[in-house]
Amino acid sequence: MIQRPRGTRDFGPAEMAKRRKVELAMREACSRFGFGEVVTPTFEHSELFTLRSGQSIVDEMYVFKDKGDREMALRPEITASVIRFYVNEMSTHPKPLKLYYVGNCFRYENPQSGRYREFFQIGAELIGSKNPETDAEVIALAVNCIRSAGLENFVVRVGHIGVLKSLVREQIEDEKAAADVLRMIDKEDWDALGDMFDARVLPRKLFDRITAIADIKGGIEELNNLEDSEATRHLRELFDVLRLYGIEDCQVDLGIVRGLDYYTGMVFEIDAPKLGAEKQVLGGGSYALSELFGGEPVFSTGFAIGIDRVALAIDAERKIEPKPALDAYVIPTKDDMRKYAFGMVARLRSQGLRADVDLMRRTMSKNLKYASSLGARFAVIVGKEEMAKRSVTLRDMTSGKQEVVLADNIASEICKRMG
RNA sequence: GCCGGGGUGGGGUAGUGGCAUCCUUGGGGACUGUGGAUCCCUUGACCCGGGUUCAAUUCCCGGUCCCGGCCCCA
Repeated sequence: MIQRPRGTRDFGPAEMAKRRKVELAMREACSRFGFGEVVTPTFEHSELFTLRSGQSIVDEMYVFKDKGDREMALRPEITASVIRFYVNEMSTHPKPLKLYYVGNCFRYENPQSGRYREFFQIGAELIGSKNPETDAEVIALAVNCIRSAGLENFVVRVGHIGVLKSLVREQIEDEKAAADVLRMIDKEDWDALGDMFDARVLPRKLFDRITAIADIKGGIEELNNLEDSEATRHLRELFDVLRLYGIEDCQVDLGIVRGLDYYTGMVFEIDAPKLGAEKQVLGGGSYALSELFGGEPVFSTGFAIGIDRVALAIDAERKIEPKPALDAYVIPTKDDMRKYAFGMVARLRSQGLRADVDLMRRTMSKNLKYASSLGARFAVIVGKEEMAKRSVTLRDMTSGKQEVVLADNIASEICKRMG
């Protein structure tokens, strides 16, 4: 037997119904915010991703040579492709450009709960601005996506890497040392950072300031403990706009230093605490990528949501209600009624109802059982007596009540009872 | 990449150094149109590869996959 590759999944009809529901809710949120969908290739020149990200992403990429000996990679994320698309073909569009995408991504990682080698993201990029209101718009959309999907318990943390980045760059001249310091800050590895400061005889005072800033987590008022700077002003304005958008419960967290290489300003994350180890359902921020791909310098803000994790988190909160798969199941009472049954199911389908009919030549009682297992809302029983009256028996599968209705009215009678 | 815990029909299980249990599901049949029932029949499993042994599903080793944790991320 051929096994499914490690870290991949098959999704059955019931699970897909749930996933599509979650995905559709988030698509609609993007649409409400004026974002338009784009689709980019599943694989790209691997250079696109190596330019953007550090070695850590490269190590977990699916890379291969195509038949023309070009080095390709399955996309580990979609932001880079969207920005490439923008630089290639959309750079003269009026700003801001609002784009969203949905797609599968691939990373060769060790699978565990909420982590897969093929996973699904929905994300958005707002290209052409770095104003506080831009960042607020993107965060508002992110929160709207998560809420619309039906997730209730989540934590939004917003930071600004400008605070720590400029401080470190200012105080430490050696670029590589500065990068190392930032990396350790990102990992919150204070011991290693302290050791490094000792080894390089860097000022202890700077170390204390760094840890103090990275420790700032809480409401917007936390910023009052910092001296005024471009970054703090940006965050204050951003939070003001968020409040006007009705989003009040965001936390400030200056310890977020995600994706140091290209994130330039605001960064944010959303966690679903119920998820445990893999609780981060979203990551995003503002960045300047287009230059890397040969375009004019343009600021963008974006995010990516892990659809799998959102679905898992909603499931952990409560069951996602899949809608019944069928509106009506047509049962002939006897073999000579089958032709009548096919006509009936065709009529139902043409009226837009989800209808099915017995194809297994089952008996009446087994058909009722089967209809029940399908989750059919109604059984339509067609027999000799009904046919004589140009009618059918309509059985409500939840209540068990049934009545005889005219065949011509069957679809409308069903719709009437479905509410 | 590292560290735990696991793999018995499609799903859920019992058990064992020699015959693998039960439930459920699937398929068929009986019951003259409502018995979403009941009864009968039937398909179907010890993750893979080595080793120990007269004999391995069971014990040992390796792999693989699943579950969870670290790292990182979605």
